[in-house]
This record gives sequence, structure tokens and C-alpha cells, in this order.
Amino acid sequence: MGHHCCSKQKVKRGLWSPEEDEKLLRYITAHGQPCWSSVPKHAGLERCGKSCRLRWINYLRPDLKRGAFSEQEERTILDVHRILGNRWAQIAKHLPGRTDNEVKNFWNSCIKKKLIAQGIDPKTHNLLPAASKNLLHGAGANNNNNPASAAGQFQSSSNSNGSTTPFTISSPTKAAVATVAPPAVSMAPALYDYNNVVPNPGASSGMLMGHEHAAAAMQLQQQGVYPSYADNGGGVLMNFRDQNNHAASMSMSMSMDFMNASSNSSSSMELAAGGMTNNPGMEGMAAFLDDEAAAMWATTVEEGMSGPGMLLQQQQGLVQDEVVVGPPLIGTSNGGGPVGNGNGNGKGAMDMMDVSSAVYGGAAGATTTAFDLELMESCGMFYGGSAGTGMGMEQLQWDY
DNA sequence: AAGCAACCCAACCGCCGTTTC
DNA sequence: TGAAACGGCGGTTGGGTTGCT
Repeated sequence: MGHHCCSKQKVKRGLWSPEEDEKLLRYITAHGQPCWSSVPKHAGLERCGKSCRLRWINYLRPDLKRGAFSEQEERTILDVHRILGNRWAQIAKHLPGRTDNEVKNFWNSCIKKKLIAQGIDPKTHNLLPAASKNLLHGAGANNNNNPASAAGQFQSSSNSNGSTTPFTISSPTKAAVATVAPPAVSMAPALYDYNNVVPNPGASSGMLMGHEHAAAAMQLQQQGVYPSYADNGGGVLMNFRDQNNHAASMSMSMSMDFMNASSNSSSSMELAAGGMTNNPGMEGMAAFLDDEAAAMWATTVEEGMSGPGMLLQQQQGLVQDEVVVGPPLIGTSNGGGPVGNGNGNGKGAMDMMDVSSAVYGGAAGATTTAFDLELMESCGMFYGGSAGTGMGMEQLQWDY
């Protein structure tokens, strides 16, 4: 049974010969991308138009990239697939020189198997029931008699400890983070004009920064706006406000190290805050994420949730119009941000506990630091901002 | 060396939305 | 306005290759 476009014709099927490729290539080079149904006749091919089109798109096109997928490409596929599912054509648009067919084949033959081996459902990107159960009960080789640790530590089956999940959040120490080479990728341009922010750090702004804005982060740091964690090169800046619109800052710094097992590379995230009372109005907290940490954060936030992760996805072009993201993600209390909603009172916010549980799954053991916000609160590390109003962690929410 | 299984990937199939007549 | 043609997409197939026994 042939296609309707060629059912009346006698068509050849199967692999293309070099001669056929030559004919098709010559014809399209001479005439451009044509009406495909007329190509076989004009090019002297006994193929249907559909087959010609497919051959051109998947093989003959001059801008095709060949060879194995890079780690970066693999990460991109994973990230976009998590958002879009099996929409191969959409995914392929994020990978210049790759076709939907190529991406689909790579997924089915490689990535899918890796995920399954790591206990992850390739459809949902969630833990498979068995793996999830093991984590929750601290079962398996990773059981260190600390169930909370087992639940909070995301590690790879390819790691020596033999756990079943793809990520690890490990050493919180600065030294550990320093050993992690930053990935050689750049984030999409941030959505705000940091040039307008740096000279006026008094503006209370929610904003995001990419690696390319490390210089701006450094400037902020040098001005005493943020503690010195700019050497990791850009990241995310966040504001927090309580439900009474009181700003909050955090007098501690912490760092986290993400190990992405599938690529065997690490990412770091550092939260840095405090000292902001010296900058009245600059009420916020800075979180500097490198790309992988940002990607992990971004991709851990499920569809329909909102928060910095989703904004990162938007920035990276991963969230397209087919994904409904809900309320505006970032605003500024002074209406100054280019992506702001202008009122600084964004609703539908995801609070910090949601973030921590979504990303890290809970508390962790002594040598592994999760984003333990309860600990931070119990240590009195949060306090009111300009309004001087004390507040609990549960009152915090993202300031859009 | 032969047989077999697993894997990879190019190509096909069938459906759907859009365009054309 | 409706039918046919077309282009595009995701799922699936099957032939070639590779690795193992």
C-alpha cells in the first residue's frame, strides 16, 4: 500500500541508492525545495514525493550535523522531552542540525534505556514505583541507616554507591563546589536588563542571570549587595516576600553540588544572602546557579508549577506556547523589570518548601546537604526585611 | 566459522491539519 | 463549502551491523 500521493505510481521503496541521492540532490540544488509530489517526476526518480521529502530532510540536507550526540545535546533532549514529551519535531528544533527522526532514534535506543536503568520512567521522568519505594524506605545499597538521607540524596546507578536515581546532591562545602568545572554551555540571555539594575541596587527586583552576566553579579557583589559568591559565574537572583509584602533576606550562605550521573558531571548551586540591611530596599536573596543546576532546577519543576525553574525554561527557549505556565513568573515591586508584571504582588507562587521538596526531596544526612529550610529557620536565619517583621519559612513565597 | 540475538537507524505507515481547487 | 492534495508528524518496521556464544 503506497501513500495516497503516489498510490497510482509505480514506486521504488527501501534504501536509497547513491544514484538516487545524486538525482534528488541535483534537482533540489537547482530548483530549491519544491512541491514534493512533483519531484519524482522531474528528478527522474521512481519514488513517491513523500519519500523524497523524507530523504532530503533526514539525510541530504546540507545543514545536517552528523555523528554522535554530545552530552549537551543529550541534556537538551532530556530537558525538552520532560516538558514536551514525544514531540520530536519540537525537540529537534532545539538541536541545530539534528532531525526529529534522529532525536527519536537516539531517545529510543539510548536515553530511554539509560533512564529505565536509573529507575526513571522515560515517559513521566518520575521515579519508577520500585525505585521510588526504595528511596522512600532507604532500601538498597545506599541505605546508610538514615532514611531521610536516602530520600534526599539523588544519586546515579552509575555511581559507585549504586543508588537508583540520576542525581546526587552532595558536599555543601565551597571546596567541593570549586572542584566542579563549569559546563561549557551558555544560557540564553536573561530577560532583564541588568545594566539598569546594577547602578541602582536599591530597586527591589526579581531577576534572573545567566553565566554571561557574571560580570554584573560581580559588580553587585563588589557593591556589597551580595556576598562573594560571584566566582561561580552568574545565576539566579530571587526576591522573597511574605504574604504581607514584607521582604525577607537570609543571613546565611550555602552551596550545593549536583552530580548528574548520566553525564557524570556536576553542577553547583550557591545561595548567598545576608547583610542586606546595609542596602535598604535591596531586599532579597541571591542564588547563583550554574547551568546544570539551573537546568536541573528548571526541569524538576513540573508542568503547571511556577517559579524560577519555569522561567529558566522560558529563557532557554524550552517552554513554548504550547505549555501553559500560569501567572507571570517574575515581576518587580517597582515595575522596572522588563518581564515584570509590575505589581510585585504575584499570586500563585510556589513557596520555598515546595521548591525544596520538589528538587531535593527532603532532608539529608551529615555529609550530604539538601536545602534544609527547616534547619535554616530553626537557626533563626530568616528575618524580616525592610519592614523588620520576623517571619517563618512557611510565609515565604516567590516575589514575582 | 557459524548461528543467534540485540541493537541501530533509515524508511515506511497512517493520521491529522492546512491549503488548494 | 467540501473534497482532494499536500506537508508534517509520531509510531513502527525491517534490514544491516555488531557482539556474543
